[in-house]
Amino acid sequence: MAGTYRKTPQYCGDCPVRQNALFRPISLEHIQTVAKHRLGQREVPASTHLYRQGEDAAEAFTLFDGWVMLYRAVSDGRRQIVRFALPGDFLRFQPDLYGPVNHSAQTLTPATLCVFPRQNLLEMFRQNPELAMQMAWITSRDETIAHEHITSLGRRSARERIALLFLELHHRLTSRGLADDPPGLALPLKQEHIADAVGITTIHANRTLRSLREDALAVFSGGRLQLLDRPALVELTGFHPDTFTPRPLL
Amino acid sequence: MAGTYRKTPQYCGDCPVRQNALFRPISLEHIQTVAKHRLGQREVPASTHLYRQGEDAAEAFTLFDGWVMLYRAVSDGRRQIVRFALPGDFLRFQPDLYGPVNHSAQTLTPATLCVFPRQNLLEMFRQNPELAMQMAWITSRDETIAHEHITSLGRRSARERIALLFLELHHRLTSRGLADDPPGLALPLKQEHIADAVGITTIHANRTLRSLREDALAVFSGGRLQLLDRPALVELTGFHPDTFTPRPLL
DNA sequence: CGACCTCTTGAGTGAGCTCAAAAACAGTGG
DNA sequence: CCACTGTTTTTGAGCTCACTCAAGAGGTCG
Repeated sequence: MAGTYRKTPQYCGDCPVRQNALFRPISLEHIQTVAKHRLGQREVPASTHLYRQGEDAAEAFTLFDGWVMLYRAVSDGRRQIVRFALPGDFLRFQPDLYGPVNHSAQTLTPATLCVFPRQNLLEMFRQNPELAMQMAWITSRDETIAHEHITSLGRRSARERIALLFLELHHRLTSRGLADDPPGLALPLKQEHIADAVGITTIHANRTLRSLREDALAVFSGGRLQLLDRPALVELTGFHPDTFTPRPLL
Repeated sequence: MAGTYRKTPQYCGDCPVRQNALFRPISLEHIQTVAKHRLGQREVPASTHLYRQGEDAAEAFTLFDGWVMLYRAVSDGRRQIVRFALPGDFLRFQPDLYGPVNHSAQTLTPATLCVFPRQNLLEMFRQNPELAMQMAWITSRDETIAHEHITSLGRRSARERIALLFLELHHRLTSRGLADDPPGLALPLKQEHIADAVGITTIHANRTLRSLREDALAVFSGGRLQLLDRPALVELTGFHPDTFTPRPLL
């Protein structure tokens, strides 16, 4: 298990809310609104289900630290990972806040979360409309990423999909200053996760990873990713970071 | 070309904004705010590009009438349809309102749109925070639909994907009261569109449609869809309408 | 009537799947 | 420190779903 998945969050001071992606460009007044409504912080170990598909979950979360995967189960027992949530991401915001969740969320590493009871969430938005705009912005960014995934799954080969996933995660991590120094990048994933994210078999993911390795494009091993030939990967996938670049709405 | 794609929108009175999905559950005050900021209504013929991938589009739209497809082009000339927009949907809301669009939008039928200059959009949200919440709600619903597509593309067979697309469109249309009476349902699509939406070849879409027809599950022909055996289709896909049901956030 | 779509069908190929099993790698308890 | 167990990775062999190439049928429009 190479890689430290659990760096001490450098942005976690007295009020860890402050530096979160949702609330970054926001004034002190907003922070106070938020602080009032959050239920508190919660630490959970790896492999914990935060909620499951179909449940009437009572809470929404901001992820401070750690990785979470959001996935949907298909009837025959297979699953599709729809999103990897990274520190700063928001979980369980959905059209019908009072209805059943349409996906499951499980931690991939130990994680630190900020918990919001759903009622507070609405109250919070009412009191502080700027937050609602921020939420619209975040959700819109997530939708954009989802569209990128749709394109990938619908129109790219296994090799291209994995390459794109690597570039995307690399970009999302580095643009948030979450990448660590040593050669490569810590991704707390099994080959199985990669397979479930890009819609192929674990076995085929293995073969595809080998081919990427043999072509000296990228090496993923022991939870560490090294992009050996970034230009070639970009060329292969047509990756354009703008898609994932968070810019302020305002 | 069977099917009337262009029913007179029964919700279009003096202020067609009123009944739109975005603004449905909203008070008169809000409607006035909106009316002040919209640029006006626009009618465009079928096959019109509203905007293209990469452009710095200056406008966002509410779709009053007609169908629009949102798609992304991949390097080798293939394309992936990421969303079919139906009357009531919102177009071109994205994280970076001032940046380039990450997809293209083309009408499938003649369409009526309400145009918002992007600056007005932000101004509008500031003046009327409830609208920002509505936007968050809409975007979140679109994201949910996107997740369903991801699951479909990643983990389902061609047959299941097409069946699911049919059930989804059927549900989205009927739940908005947009389905017309005669046997079946008017879908202004070519087989090519179905193929580009579910991530297969046009030729394979044709074969799959034939197989659905031969098994008396669904018939799609001449722009008309008939769900012959809905229970079997639901069984096949595990379709659960909740996913697409719009319920108010408030 | 010819030009152009869209739909349809056939034949052969290939990317990705299934089944099966071995090898590498923890973690556990003695 | 080592045997034991369960998980993850790796490799092989054969199959299938979906793709490519090619061509014909049907419909629409100037």
